[in-house]
Amino acid sequence: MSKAEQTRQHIVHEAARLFNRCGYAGTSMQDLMAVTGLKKGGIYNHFASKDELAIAAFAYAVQQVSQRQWQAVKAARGGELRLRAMVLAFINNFDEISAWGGCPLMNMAIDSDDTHPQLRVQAQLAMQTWYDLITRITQKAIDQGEFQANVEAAAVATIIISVLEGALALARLQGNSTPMTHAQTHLDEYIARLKLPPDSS
Amino acid sequence: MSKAEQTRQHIVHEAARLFNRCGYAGTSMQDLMAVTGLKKGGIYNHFASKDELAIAAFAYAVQQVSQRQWQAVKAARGGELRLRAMVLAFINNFDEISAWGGCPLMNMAIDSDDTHPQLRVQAQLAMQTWYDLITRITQKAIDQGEFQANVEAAAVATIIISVLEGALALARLQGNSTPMTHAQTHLDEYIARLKLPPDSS
Amino acid sequence: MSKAEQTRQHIVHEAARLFNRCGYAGTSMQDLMAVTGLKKGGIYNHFASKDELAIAAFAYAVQQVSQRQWQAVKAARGGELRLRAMVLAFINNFDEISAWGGCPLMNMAIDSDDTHPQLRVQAQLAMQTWYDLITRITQKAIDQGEFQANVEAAAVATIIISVLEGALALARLQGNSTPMTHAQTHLDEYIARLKLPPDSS
Amino acid sequence: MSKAEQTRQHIVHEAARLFNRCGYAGTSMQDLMAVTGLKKGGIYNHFASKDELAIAAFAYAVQQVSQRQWQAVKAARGGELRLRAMVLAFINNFDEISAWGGCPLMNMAIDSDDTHPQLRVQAQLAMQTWYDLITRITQKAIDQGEFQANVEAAAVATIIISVLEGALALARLQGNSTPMTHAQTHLDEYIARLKLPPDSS
DNA sequence: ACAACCGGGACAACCCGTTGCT
DNA sequence: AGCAACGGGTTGTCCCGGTTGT
Repeated sequence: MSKAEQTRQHIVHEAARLFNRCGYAGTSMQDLMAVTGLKKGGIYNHFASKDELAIAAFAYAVQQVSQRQWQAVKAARGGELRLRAMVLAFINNFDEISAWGGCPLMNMAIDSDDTHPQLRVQAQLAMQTWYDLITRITQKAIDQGEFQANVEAAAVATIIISVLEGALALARLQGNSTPMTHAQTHLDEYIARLKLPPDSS
Repeated sequence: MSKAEQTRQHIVHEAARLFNRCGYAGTSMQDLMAVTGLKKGGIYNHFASKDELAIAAFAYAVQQVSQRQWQAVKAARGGELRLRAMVLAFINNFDEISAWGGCPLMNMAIDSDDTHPQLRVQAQLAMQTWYDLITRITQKAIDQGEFQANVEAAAVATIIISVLEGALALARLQGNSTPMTHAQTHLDEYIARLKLPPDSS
Repeated sequence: MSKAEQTRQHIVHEAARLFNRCGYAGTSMQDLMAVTGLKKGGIYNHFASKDELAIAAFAYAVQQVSQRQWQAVKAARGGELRLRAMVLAFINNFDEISAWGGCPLMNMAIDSDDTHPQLRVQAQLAMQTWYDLITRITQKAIDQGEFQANVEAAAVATIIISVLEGALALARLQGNSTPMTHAQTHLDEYIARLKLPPDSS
Repeated sequence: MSKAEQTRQHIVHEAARLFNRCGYAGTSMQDLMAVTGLKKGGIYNHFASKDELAIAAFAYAVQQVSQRQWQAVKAARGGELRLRAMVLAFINNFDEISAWGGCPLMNMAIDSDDTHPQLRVQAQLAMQTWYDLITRITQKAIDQGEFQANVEAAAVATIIISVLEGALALARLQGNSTPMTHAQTHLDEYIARLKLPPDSS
């Protein structure tokens, strides 16, 4: 990796953390200079504008936080195990995500107003990717008879993502991780119940 | 209400929408002048600083969006009905909350970095209030034997809030309201299940 | 005149001198701050951008330098006397125009590249106004039989303006005013000759 | 010519056009990189600074545009023919000079403020050279009895240069070449009249 | 040895939230 | 009470040298 690549990567890494923490408008080039240790010229040599840097940084952040979940999913087999592995990966990632300043997808979804449509579109695409992953896993499990036939894959995706992201936000706001525990318990039961006949109660 | 009060209320109302949409750093005094139709002096006449206005605006926003839920809760009796009324109020509020630019609590929880601790504390308190409301309702239902004894009130609060807020964020990011429907279905089942013995399956 | 008007006028006056001397690109807002004695905010309160200020300043400069010529023309009667009065006014203005840093029209005509079309158009219009003035005077003198019938009004305008502006540039570049004297002598003879039959030689 | 010489010449050629068009302050190294197709290092390899390049470019530009006039003068004999040849060469050069962005002498005379005295001195010298050329031709014609004895050589130089440069500026500002035609007609008559007794009228 | 290039730091235009004079 | 002025803040560009890979 050339030195230029290294520098660029370094900038992206630090910028991603800062943007995720403070938002686009809340992060100034001066702040970025401070965390990267570079002067303005040094940064603008690699990125034509703050926007361009933000876009690269967000892509990097998404990739960083989603990496572990994909790996966990890949390592597991079967619908229930895969979904539970994904949930577990998210929960276990709490400390690291928290250190990052929260989930980049959620932060961007909330932070991005209509001023920077490209960032919003990026967030939508990334979220859709996650959504589709859950949907595919669920649908496959339904098709293979592991989950009940009347399970709605899209609803499963919504619930899992909502609970995880909502609990993460709660935990970070309150400053303790108990919401994550509640989320895990709830989702484990929820996923387990996908395998049962609906009228079992 | 005096004319000064009216003006102040007008500023707070418009500022709340703008802050909620664009975040603190993303909202400038110029923008606030534009939406309020007042000159700079007119605003600074009522608020000593941007911070002070932001604090008042956030308090107003929280009160606005939580009002309906409290009313719905008050109008209902019993744990299940109260919780379901609260969920329903949130879901039915989707269009209005969406027009506001999302839930102020969530937005502030995500947006507020450590630069403005007062706003963060406000968000924590407001969230705690909501949390406590659910906890109290749930605990009362447990004590009265409506909910099972082993239900954990804190977990119920976490799940309901997480699902609602998570689904709201999802719905707003994707631009359609289906996640809200999934959330409602899920929470209705969840709340119903609080009344049953855990091992009923 | 309100204080705001006074300040604005003061800025325009000083800016006009500076822009005329150093050109648009060669004049920085810092320089403008220095000559006006105002800070950045003070200037930007009256002009939205450097461009806007440049436009106002150029209009002011044109008006300033053309004022005397119009007055001289108005005070005279007849084609020859009017044209000679105009020439004389320009020549007598040498010291002042020189102190201004040259004729704003000529400076703008040379300085303005395609980057700022509005300024160029302004210069074109101002030059056309001058051109038309000479043309009208000449044509009237032709119609009234003072000038020969075969005099071409447009050519007269071209020659007078060219000689005056060319000589001014020469005088300023060389640092002495003899070109102005030569120009006056030449134009006086030229104008006198407009009254004679062409084949008098 | 070595490759280094070729590169240097290429830079000077393109830089001359750009400087002439946009002025010193209005031309950035980035622009120069764009028109030369070289990187910054490539340019700084041949010129120590922007100033040095500007000086070389201006000298080149002057030489380019004055070349044809010298050739025209050399090819002619006698005061009248030489001066008319010079005028004609300038007029015929209109399209090319216009493509260059105007006469470098005039542009520099107007553009150069006191910030870059060296460029100003260059322009003064180049103009003096032209001036002296006309003066010498005229004086020789006077001494040889071709022109009248009371013709003032310096005045002739002033008038010819003024009319040509003034008309060129007018033509470029207005965007049509009629001023050039008027200038030619006028100067032809003017030069012809240098041969006649002054009171011939 | 040499040319590309990355980084520096000052400066560009412009806007910020705020104060104080009128 | 409203508006002009402030001055430090914003992003982005300037011209230029020190470093580095070839």
